[in-house]
Amino acid sequence: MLDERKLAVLRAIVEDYVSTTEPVGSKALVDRHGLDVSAATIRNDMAVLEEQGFIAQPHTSAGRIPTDKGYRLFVDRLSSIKPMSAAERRAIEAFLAGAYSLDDIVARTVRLLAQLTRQVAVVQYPSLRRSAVRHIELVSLGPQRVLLVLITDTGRVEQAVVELPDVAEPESVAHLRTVLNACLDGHKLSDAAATVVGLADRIPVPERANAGAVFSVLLDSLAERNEERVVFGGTANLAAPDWGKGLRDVLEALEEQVVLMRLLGEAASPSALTVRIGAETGLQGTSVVSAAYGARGQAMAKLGVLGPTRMDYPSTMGAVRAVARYVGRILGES
Amino acid sequence: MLDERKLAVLRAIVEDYVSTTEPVGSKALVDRHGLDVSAATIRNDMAVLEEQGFIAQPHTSAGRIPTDKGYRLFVDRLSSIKPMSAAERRAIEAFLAGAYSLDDIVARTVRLLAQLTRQVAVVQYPSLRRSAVRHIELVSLGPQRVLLVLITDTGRVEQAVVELPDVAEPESVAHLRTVLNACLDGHKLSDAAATVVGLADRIPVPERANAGAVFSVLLDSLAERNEERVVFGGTANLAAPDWGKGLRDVLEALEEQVVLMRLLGEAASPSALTVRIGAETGLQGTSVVSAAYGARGQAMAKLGVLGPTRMDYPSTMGAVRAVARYVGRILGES
DNA sequence: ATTAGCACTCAGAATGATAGAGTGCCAGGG
DNA sequence: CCCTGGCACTCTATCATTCTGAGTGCTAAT
Repeated sequence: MLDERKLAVLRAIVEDYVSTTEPVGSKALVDRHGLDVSAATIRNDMAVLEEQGFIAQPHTSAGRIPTDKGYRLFVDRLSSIKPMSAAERRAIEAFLAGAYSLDDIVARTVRLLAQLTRQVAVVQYPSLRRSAVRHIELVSLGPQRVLLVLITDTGRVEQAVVELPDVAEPESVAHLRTVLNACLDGHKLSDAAATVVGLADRIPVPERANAGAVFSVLLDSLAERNEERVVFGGTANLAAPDWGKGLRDVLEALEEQVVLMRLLGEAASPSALTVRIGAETGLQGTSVVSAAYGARGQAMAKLGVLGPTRMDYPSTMGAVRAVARYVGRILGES
Repeated sequence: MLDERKLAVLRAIVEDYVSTTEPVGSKALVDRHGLDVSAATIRNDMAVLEEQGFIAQPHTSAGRIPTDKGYRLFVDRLSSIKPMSAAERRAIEAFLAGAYSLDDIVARTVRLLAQLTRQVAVVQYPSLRRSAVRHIELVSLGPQRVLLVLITDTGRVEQAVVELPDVAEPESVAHLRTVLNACLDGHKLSDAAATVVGLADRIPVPERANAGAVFSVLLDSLAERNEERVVFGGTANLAAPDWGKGLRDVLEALEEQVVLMRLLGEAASPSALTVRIGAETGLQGTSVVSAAYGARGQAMAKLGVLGPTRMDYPSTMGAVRAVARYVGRILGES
């Protein structure tokens, strides 16, 4: 159906179109690429490719541009990820190594990705569920209010105010803290639910209601919240006059955590790249290249970039993969 | 020089131009506003206003549009801040009241401001210097590493990893924590510097180096960092086809903390509005309306919105003032 | 299967004519 | 002295028209 040359033609069309932003015609193709056939032959091939839906013509007398389906084929079978140069790798490493907190790591990652790809970068915070509790702190804020602070082994600090059902004496708060730390220290939050069940017995009855409130915040609120935290940057790269009309949609999507999460896609194994093209993202003319990242081979969250459908996929994929790896490594160290 | 009517003409021009985005001519003016004079008279007035630099003509046969100087005069003398309606005030209050942490308050404030004004909202985190220490926590992360957690009376939790010069035993860390809490609890960070000086005496000599490291991070790093934290949102409102070319500049400015800080301007007394117009902001075609906010009459940080020079100043100023007040109030309660 | 040649299509630039919005200025009237 | 009606003038925006060139699809020949 699609012989070797037709694939080469498609590849050439994608590459040319990506670099020039202009529909590419048969003549230009034979000139710029080493195809040893005439323009007419290419035209026949292009007619076939168009019939199959890989390329399209904006209007009758124009060259061809790839369709979403064309990009799909290009990404899946016609291109290979472009590895980062040694210099780039060093730069990535140096840039991330300077981070002093999880917030900082995430912030730097966003900047890095945006700079490297010249596109919008999106980074999800590492999940708390998979990380272990290092310390839990309770601080009285008032008679029926405590501040719950959770410190994990990835260096993350999470906080939440808990409204207590009953008045709590300072001693009972202190006691609760001791119990919590004794039981949860070193455990993963994902296992904590099981641990906590047996915990209630150890709390004196009058304090159980309060303890329950703290537990539920700890498990639901804190752990959940983080999974939904997504940060983005590099929006200045949207100003390139692409998109045009869709720009508003993109900006709106970026501000909706939920949409952003969906864009990053389902979890996958670390460093495995996901590429969603055009309509697949729900945003017209937009593609998303994403990867899972995490320490020690465990996927903890996702990160990626969002750009116009006509982006340089090999380079972008190379950058995303490299950054995902280095972030995972940094996270593993801290 | 500028009689009553000329000022009215300027006001009318600003209002019309803001609502239509189109140069306004003498005819349209007399029609839409209750000016009891003829178009010719208005033309004469406009000629004067133009000569003085308050309005300008895009081209010969077009109407007039306000210049930066014109907007300035309008804001300073020709308009009054439009108060929020009761319904809007209730909405603001309800929206902010649901917040459960400082992060959340700030995030909600940004969304609120962006929605109310349909522009880009910018909010600076409340300064730590002015808030009092409620609790300090030190957690060992390794032999020469501790995690410093600072909890303030505004409910903010700040964290930083401190690299210690010497190896620290768990007991010495615990001791340091006790001393820190005893001395700083209830004190403001801005006074902490003085307090800390006398503190060194109470620390055994072998631990002094470590204590010093913790102090300096506490004072410099934590307190400073926060003052530079600025959050923005509502960028989707940039997609309105204004700006055109300057859009990239605006987006870039938004991603640069430093620039953003400068845009918010110098500190002022709470609820006092600052309006910077056009060139005054350093961003062509862009204006910034900002206000200081803080609990109990103390200015703690600034917030504002950024929009096209031709924005609805009275409404925007009303929204910014209202939000600044309510945020201050919420902050005062927690 | 490939190629050269040719007629055909169509977007975009260039041109020119037109309409209309808005101005500036002047002379007359309160 | 200020206001007003009238009028000539100046542009821009718009539309229709033309022209050009890039690019195609088809066909007949290799």
